[in-house]
Amino acid sequence: MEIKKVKRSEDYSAWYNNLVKQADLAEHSAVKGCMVIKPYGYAIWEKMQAELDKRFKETGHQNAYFPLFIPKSFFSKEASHVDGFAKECAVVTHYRLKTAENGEIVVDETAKLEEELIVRPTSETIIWNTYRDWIKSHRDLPLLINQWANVVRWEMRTRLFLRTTEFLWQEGHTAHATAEEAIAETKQMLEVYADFAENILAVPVMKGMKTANERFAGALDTYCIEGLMQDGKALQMGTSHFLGQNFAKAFDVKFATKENTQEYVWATSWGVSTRLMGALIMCHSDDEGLVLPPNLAPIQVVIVPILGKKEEEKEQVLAKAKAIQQALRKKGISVKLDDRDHTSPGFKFAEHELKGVPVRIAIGMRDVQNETVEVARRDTKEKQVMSMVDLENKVEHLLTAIQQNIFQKALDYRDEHIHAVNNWDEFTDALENKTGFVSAHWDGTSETEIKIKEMTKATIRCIPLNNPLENGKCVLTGNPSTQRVLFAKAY
RNA sequence: CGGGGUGUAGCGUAGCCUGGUAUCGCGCCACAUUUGGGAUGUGGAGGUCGUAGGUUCGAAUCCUGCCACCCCGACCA
Repeated sequence: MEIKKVKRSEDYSAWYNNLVKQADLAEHSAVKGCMVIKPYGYAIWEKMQAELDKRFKETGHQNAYFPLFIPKSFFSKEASHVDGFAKECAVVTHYRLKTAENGEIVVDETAKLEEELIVRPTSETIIWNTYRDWIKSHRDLPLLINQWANVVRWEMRTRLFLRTTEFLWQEGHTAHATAEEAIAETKQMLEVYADFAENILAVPVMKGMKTANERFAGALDTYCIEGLMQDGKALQMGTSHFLGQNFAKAFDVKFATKENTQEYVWATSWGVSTRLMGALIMCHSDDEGLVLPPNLAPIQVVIVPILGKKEEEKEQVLAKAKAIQQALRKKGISVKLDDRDHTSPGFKFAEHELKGVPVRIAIGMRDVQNETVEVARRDTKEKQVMSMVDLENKVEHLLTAIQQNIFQKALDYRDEHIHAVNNWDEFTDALENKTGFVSAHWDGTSETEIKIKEMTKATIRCIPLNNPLENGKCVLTGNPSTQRVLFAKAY
């Protein structure tokens, strides 16, 4: 394949699309708005799943699976929920096809469903309808369930990983006896997401709460983690919702308390999606391609043997390369030995850089003689010749250092792009010329928020958690405010 | 759904204005020489020109409808 080069600085969208394609992560499918996640992209997603799943289990959750289809009547039981999703639902109306007289395959009109089925855009309704039967007593609580699934939201405009008609995600749905417990769960899962984002994806995130406008349809509070991409736009990377008793009431989910009274349960839901792949790409990658943090990379180290002409030398180099592979594997490091003989070393170097492999070890006859290898790191592109002695420990440390460096670089970038402003001129100037988050006072009204969005396209990404209180004036209206909130243009 | 653009081999493209059955590069296959940063040479395979109509002796090229994708809006994880 010809490698098409697109620079980040010239056209960020083109760079992104090109990278997704060149690095073999995903492609558009024949189905409008949908994507095919290719094996390499899926391997990264599987790693994300594994790390998230581990954290879900550690916090007491279990996995389960609920149907893809939701009867329309379930869906419409929670008023604000249906309002929020109505415009982007795929609806199944028939269950059979037939061959028409002209030989064409057509929908069999006699196979019309009595009640239409909605392809889930999220599963609250079908799950809460099920929970009604599962929850009878305080002894059934808390109910802590997660589901890995695909969902469909019929968006007008799509973009690989960031917004596709169908996407993969996990959605946690929990039920609790008290509001306090449910709120604690909501916050706990936000922390789980933040930990995952920062320690695995190496993407620093702002933890915060959404304003009423940006809240999930049907939630009382929506907490979120917000990342900052290299083009200065914010990306919502995960949400955790406190749903109050809205769904319990809509689906009549009550439990008998210790005092033998009947109470509605308290709910949460939380989710992250394949959008995280987009965050990963846009946060770290460069003009050479993807940059994967070692904790996430499906292949952490690639060994490229440099094979000479002589058979005997080839064997020596390969034997040494295999020995290194074995030693690294014993350390739990994921290593690929790229022994393809039909491509040149230079091609392999470039290809593995494109795919973001954190560490590359090159070994040739010269190294075999000197008992050395050439070790190159993807994040800084530094190369150094190292002695083979104790190589596995050196590589292990290097992987840790790379993880740390990638995170630190993103954190520095993020922190340099939070601009505190105090009036409208500074506010618009920061949005237009500086990019990133703008920290500003806001009078707390939806009206002002919407007005600002109309005027600048910037939205309130979140009200940061543990936000210091500070008296000030709203940048738009001048009305009093007690804290700053984070604005940004977002994906 | 509005505005703009694109659609030609697996990928990237030329040709379109001014109609005559498709150009080039990469990749692929074979052989040889190569291998410490995207190898070279020689030979070869690969195309319903997005799709359906129309105009024409003749359409990748002109006209119309449709579809898909990209960019900008509205919408959004």
